[in-house]
Amino acid sequence: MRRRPAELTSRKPRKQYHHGDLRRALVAEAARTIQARGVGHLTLPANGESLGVSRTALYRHFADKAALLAAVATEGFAQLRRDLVDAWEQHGGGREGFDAMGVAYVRFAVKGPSYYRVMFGGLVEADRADCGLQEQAASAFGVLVEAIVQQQKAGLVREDDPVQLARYIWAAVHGIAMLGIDGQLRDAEGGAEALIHFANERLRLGIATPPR
Amino acid sequence: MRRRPAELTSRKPRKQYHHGDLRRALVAEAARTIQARGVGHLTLPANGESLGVSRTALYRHFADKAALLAAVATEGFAQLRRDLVDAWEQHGGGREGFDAMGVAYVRFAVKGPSYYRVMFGGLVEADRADCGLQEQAASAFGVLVEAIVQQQKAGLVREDDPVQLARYIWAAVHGIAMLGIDGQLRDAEGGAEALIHFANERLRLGIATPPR
DNA sequence: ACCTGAACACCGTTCAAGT
DNA sequence: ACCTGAACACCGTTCAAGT
Repeated sequence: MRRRPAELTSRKPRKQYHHGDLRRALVAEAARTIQARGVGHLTLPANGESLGVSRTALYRHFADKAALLAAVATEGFAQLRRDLVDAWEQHGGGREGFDAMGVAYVRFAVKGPSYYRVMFGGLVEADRADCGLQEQAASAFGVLVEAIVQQQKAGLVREDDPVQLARYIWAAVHGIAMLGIDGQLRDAEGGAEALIHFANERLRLGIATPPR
Repeated sequence: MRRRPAELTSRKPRKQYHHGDLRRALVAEAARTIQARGVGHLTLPANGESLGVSRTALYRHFADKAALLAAVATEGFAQLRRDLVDAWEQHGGGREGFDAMGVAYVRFAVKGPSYYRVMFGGLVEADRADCGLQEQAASAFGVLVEAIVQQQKAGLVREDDPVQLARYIWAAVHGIAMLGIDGQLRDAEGGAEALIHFANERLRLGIATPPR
């Protein structure tokens, strides 16, 4: 078990109940802790108390701790989606936009490793119907599919099932992100960032329209 | 490596403490539990008691629970390495051998999702020096690099840094395995198995020697 | 409806003691 | 040297009770 030094969070204790949207506050606070100190440090007592609320208040809004994590993961997919769309649009789509999406994806993961792991680490069962986890994940994936379709229309990507192509690209980029987070790329110069650039070139060649 | 000299002594004390190699037995039992019921069900009391040993006996051999998991992960990498070598050799290397390695990799992960997650799930800090975790992981990765080098010699793969090429392939296959485990491929017909076959084709095109 | 506070079962870990 | 058994701090969860 970990030793905790002392009381390092000294927030103002509230006398009243938490008036507004406690559910949202709980998710935000949990996400903050996960980003800052890792999911291993997320504890229900601490999470509640830093909002001036008892540790059991959470059960009014979530079935259990896994449900809270699922909500955090859902928020993560929404944020990831935004990052991907931004990258795509700011680079004007096409080949450059697609490459930028890959880079943005890896950066999202590396920026908050533990947060990313909550989204993919098996802490949350994927078949959770509540809180729209699957919908948000599907929506983020949809950005990828759409980018593929547009590139197909522009003659940049071969005519093949765009969904399967998107899954393939997703897996590759996800793998780079995961290996980077795991420290498995510590011997690689430039780490995950360098590898995604290398990969973008190789991936492009694999999905480009064949020369005729 | 298998049999210990203690076996040779005629007087073996029964009814004593646990017989020979408790350390190995603890790792094997933990691996079994993880495979069967998931790492979330691995508990020190249960793990010890199913070997007829107290829950604290473990601390004579491991610093903490994370160290036990690291040992399980190390064992996992050794097994994965074996699977990869088998696939490569049984298909006679080359393009078919390489594709078979990818399939074997994904199958290894899908066969024991929780086991695979112990190897990559962030439960074990990657910079653990003990128990040869890094060495085994590097050894498994080395199989991939070697396969790339051989294909380069055979003119099948472009002349490029084989280690970076191997990282790229590793990431892609790892990503497919991870997405499969996460249930993110549940809408994909054929799941991870189908995706790795699809990916093998695309990956090959990306790393093949360019037409001149 | 929303939250508290005590209580429960359990877990990882420590440590003095046993053989 | 190797292991036990009691003990400790902590956590997730339940539930009767409060407002």
